[in-house]
Amino acid sequence: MTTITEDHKQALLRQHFLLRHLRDWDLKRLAMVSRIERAEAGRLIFRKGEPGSSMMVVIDGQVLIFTTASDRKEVVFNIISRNEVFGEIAVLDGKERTADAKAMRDTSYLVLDRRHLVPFLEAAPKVCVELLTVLCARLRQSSQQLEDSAFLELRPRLARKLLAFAEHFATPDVEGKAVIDLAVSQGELGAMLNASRESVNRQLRSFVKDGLVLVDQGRITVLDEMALEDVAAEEGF
Amino acid sequence: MTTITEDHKQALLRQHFLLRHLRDWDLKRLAMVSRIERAEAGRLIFRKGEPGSSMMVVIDGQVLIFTTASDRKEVVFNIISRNEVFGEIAVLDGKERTADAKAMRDTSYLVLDRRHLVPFLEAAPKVCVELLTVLCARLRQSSQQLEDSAFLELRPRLARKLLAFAEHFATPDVEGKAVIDLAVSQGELGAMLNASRESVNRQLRSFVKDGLVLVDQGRITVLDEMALEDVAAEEGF
DNA sequence: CGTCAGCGGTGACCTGGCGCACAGGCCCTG
DNA sequence: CAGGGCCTGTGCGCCAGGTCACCGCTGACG
Repeated sequence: MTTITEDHKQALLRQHFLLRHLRDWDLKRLAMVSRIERAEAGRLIFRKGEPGSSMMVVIDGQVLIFTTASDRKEVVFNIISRNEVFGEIAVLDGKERTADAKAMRDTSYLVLDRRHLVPFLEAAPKVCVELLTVLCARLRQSSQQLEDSAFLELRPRLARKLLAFAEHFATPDVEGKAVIDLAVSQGELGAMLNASRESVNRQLRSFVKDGLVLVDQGRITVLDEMALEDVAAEEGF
Repeated sequence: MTTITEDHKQALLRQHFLLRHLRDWDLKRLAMVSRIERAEAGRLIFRKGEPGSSMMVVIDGQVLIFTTASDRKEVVFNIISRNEVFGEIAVLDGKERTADAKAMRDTSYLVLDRRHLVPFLEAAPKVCVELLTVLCARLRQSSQQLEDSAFLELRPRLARKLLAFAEHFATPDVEGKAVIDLAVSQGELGAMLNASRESVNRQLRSFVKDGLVLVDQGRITVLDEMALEDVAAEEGF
């Protein structure tokens, strides 16, 4: 490791929300025990069931958190992008990874090892509290996912997901419409919604037909946000 | 508050796993700002959407964590029993409650307020780390739930749930069979499995017919654990 | 430049389990 | 002891969405 990357790491750590309460000295110490890794698009970063002794912070790129049953069906739990954390569960309780992680595009991330992290947490309660809120957010999200798939039909589920994407991954185009800047295949969309590729395709096409969205080379643009929100509010009473 | 309940509270706190690392002085301080409450069977303890400024530890009884859509369908997230914690999400991130909580039987629990808890956590990193592992366990559980409902048919899902209950709530009977000591209606079972009351009933009857379990006045007894495990391993490939 | 893999698009068919309806049992309460 | 509430048990029709089969496009690679 050259001094340059050391400084780089320290700068990265400093600007990260998790660590905003740390003093310089701690940052330096943390920077020394962390390392930067890279994964090209499509590479598996870890698999479900592995020991999992480290936690990652995405510096650049996107990581898909998912799992697969019998090589046929898959479930997507999350998409992690810049500045967000993944792999935190296994690292905190010292057990197996709960899911697979795969780079969706070329991605670089910071790696923190459990053996360094845990003692550090006990010494830095503010960071610990910060981590608690990250986990809370995850819990909120996953119970929302559970609710949605229990209460809603595919149509509103898809609408919600698209709106969420528009919120999170939007690049406004010339006319201010939200282009979702995300390389997700319809199959992956299905996995996020607990639905088959085909069903997603059909719903998506129906949205296109009604002018709610526009699909062009896999890029989805939200045309009529209001109408999409109406669909999202539909209920399977 | 009498001195007797103060002592009682302190004793309760002392024996709790979350707090095993605390010194007497801290325990005393925590005991002073906590209170004991009771809820008779069926009472709502809090509702989804409320502010949620406290966290609870069950002293005795059982609490159902669930949510309801449009008064028809409901989803059950969890059953909390003695020594376990609930309401921790809202308290930690200061937002709304994510679900409803209802006493399944007469229940008493300790209440810790956010305004006391948070400063305390920052001062007691060991407790904080302990809480992290609680949240991790929750996350593991909910992603397991997500997976199950995505990958499995109702049959194995029910089988798994019964086995989990047998694990967690068993009272062995005269012949060593696991009687599940839990007042859960088939409707609630359905809500846990994301299925209708009727479907659960039919599956359950089919298990009874095959001699896997025994149902008597709502009490379920696992007769053939091995066979049930086989069913639980079935897959919807 | 063939061929092969991965994605999108669609039609035809099948089915798990939902929703509804109704019946019977148990318990509480007036 | 009649009536209402909540539960279990069961038959039946229906449909959202899963599965299968196939086609066409595009882009990578030998």
